[in-house]
Amino acid sequence: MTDPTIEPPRADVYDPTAVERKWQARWAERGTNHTDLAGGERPFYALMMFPYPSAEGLHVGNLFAFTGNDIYGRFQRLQGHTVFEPLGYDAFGIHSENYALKIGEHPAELTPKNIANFQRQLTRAGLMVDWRYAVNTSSPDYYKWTQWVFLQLLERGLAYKKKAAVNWCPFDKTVLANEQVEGGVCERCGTPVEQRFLEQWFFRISDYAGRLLENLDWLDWSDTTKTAQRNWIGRSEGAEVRFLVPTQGEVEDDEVDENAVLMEAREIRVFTTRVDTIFGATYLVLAPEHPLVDAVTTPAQRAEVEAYRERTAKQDVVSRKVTKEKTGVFTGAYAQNPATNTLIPIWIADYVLMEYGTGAIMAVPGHDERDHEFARKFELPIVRVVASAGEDADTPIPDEGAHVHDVDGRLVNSGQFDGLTVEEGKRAIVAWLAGHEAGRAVINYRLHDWCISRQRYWGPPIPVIYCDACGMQQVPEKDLPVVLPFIKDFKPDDSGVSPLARHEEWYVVPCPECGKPARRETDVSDTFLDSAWYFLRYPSAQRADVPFDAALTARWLPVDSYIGGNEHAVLHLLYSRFITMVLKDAGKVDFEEPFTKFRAHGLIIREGAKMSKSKGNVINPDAYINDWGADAFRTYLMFLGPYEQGGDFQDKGIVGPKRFLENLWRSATSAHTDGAPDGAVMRKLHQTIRKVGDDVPRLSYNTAIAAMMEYMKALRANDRTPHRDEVEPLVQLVSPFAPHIAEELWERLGHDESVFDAGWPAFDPELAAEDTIALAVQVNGKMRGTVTVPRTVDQAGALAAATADPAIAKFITGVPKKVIFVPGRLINIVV
RNA sequence: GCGAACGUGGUGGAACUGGUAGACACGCGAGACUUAGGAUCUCGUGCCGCAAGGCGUCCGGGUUCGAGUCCCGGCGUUCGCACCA
Repeated sequence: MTDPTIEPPRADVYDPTAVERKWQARWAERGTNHTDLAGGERPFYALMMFPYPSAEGLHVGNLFAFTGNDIYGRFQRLQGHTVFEPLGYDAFGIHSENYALKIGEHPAELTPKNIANFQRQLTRAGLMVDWRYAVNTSSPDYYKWTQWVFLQLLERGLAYKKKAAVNWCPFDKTVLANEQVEGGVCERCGTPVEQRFLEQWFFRISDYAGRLLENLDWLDWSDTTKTAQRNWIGRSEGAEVRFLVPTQGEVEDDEVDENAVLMEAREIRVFTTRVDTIFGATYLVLAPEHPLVDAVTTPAQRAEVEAYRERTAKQDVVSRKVTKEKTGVFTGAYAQNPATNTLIPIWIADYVLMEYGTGAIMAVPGHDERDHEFARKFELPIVRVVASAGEDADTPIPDEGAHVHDVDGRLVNSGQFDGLTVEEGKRAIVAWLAGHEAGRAVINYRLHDWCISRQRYWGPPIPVIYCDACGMQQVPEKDLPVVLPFIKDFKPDDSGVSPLARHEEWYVVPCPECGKPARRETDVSDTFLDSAWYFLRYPSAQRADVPFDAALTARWLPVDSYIGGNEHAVLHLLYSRFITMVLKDAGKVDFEEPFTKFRAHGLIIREGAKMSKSKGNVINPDAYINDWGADAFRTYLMFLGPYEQGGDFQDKGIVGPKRFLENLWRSATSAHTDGAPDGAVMRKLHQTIRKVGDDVPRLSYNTAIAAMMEYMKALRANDRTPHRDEVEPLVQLVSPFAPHIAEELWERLGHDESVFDAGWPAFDPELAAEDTIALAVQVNGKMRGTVTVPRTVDQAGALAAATADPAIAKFITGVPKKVIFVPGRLINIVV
């Protein structure tokens, strides 16, 4: 021990504080948790989602997540892998900035303090983290490369700028990604979100939708997470259909000539998944923001259309919700239905969204609830084109609820396609439309491009310069990082631009091309970009010259195991996959999926209720570690429920695991070496080794702990003093869960090396096998008792044993009709 | 509305591909030891019943020698998404 202030632990009582201090110091001194990244055998990258270092300190949820990963990582190490278990801080972003604003501190000053506090708490938790490779996304060493990632996308045409209707939070005074809007309100502050039109940077993630979806088929991820991603990507098969629009003047308002020859017509493209219903398309609807609205609107309708557009443009997202009655206005224009050749009116309505499909739909009020509601309100024609059993072409469409679920029906009123099923109709009509270039089969995705710019301060400046003479220039790589300046007035305002735009001394720079004064981009990038590549940085965190070293990356990536919360099931995980794919395409890495295996852990609630500051029921890990020790706390967190489901933190529950560790201490410190270990106990030991070894890789930590507790009972039954050979392997089994006490006891048992370098105890199937078993006996499927028989008993032997037992025999009336025998499990006698 | 997960003692939860329901733990009860303890240890603890036994995994059907597990129909809880054409 190098630190004389640390009292050595006493032998007679288990003193977690002393034990944990001693081993945390010794691990640091010996480099026990250091990973040999260049040379270690069988590399295993055990990644956990890094935390945002809040001022409140570590949350139990963080510890639950990290402990689960730590156990997995330590177990892999015990299996002979060189395990890399890094951790860092997601320190940029709105969370940090908002909190700094709230308490009137500067994020650049607050963040290091928060990180120091996290570091202290995480060290106490006994994680096997190699802190030499910690990253901090708000450090220029890191965000230099975040900016580099941005440039990779820009160079490949995957980053672009456009003026877009964006979600604007009037409270946070910033643009939000669609994903940060929950039910029309800002996910941070709950303020209803408004629409604004701003120039924004986007990443073309939608170009990757197909690949992002397809790879899910082979990734070893939690099913819930995969499903969430699939839904988010939202693939739908359908058709794009062209509707021709006579140019103005060809068709006057009140004299629709259904036989008008359409020359030089404009066209409106619509997306539909139900092209089979095209004969029932009685009008078109454009999103109010649709670029063709101006072009098609007739002079007579212009004022009304303009008014409607203005109204919806100002509207926040909330009032464009389902519950609202349909609204819309007629443009005065008509389009030709390519199936019927009739002219149908073109409307605009806010129930059609510009972001999806083509921003325009063909409305089929006979077979779509929304179109039906709209058509009834505005008295547009409703035509039946699908008839289900008991209906025919003339059956009227009921007033309430159009037939959306008519997929079992057959086409009617559809010309030569009458009689086809819906599926046949889709295929035939697409082919027919394609034949005269009026349509084609397409696949559409819900996934929108990723808006990555933020009009905020606490993030990496987007590395772009605007020059009046040369246009937009990217910051040359040699000039990275574009350092975020320290400014006092970092508060966002209502201007729609970043606080950095108030600092001319920062944003005016020479143009990298011509050298004349030019202007920096003043927006910063989304926090999700910081976290979309951090796993690539960890192994190379000590390299200042490259974002990630080729050899280290080849050796350590993709990540072998990633554990994190399901709240990041879509955003973070999807963005990370996307960035990795882009880097693959750019030739920077040789894999396109960053996380081979992902498991989502559950959430911890407390005494049946969600933890929240307002309820005052938030668990303070420091207090628990002080009172019970990190080992007991870790073990309890893993014991209170299935790891992938989470569980209920009951305040008194920790005493169980604590007693278990105390008993472990007593058993190990009192173990003797006289004679041979007990046969029955050794049998139980080997069963326990097998069970724990099976459970840990499945993250079934709660049952692994239960098995060890059971073994502890056997070990201490009737106040016996255990033999050393009975206890020593248990110390190894416990070590991933309670690493400090395991090290201490391992040392006391006479070992010099760390228990984590001692390997995993061997499991011997011979030793684990029982000679006799309790065979279940059923009569007519009802449990009537058990009989003790040899493990290898056959049906005849089992039947004999069962009938010999009077308590069972009395239920066997007459000759058995049938006997079902499951070797080693049960016998069922049917009479 | 759509999608996903789930429903087991007083509580958290066990139960591998249908095969001894309630492991393990908390709590509770009784006892031991203590000046005392909300400490520690031992035993008990699904429900009804003195017992034999019966009943039990949200409810109702079904398949099976056998169902917590599989199928059908309800009810309920939680979490996502939400006018996505």
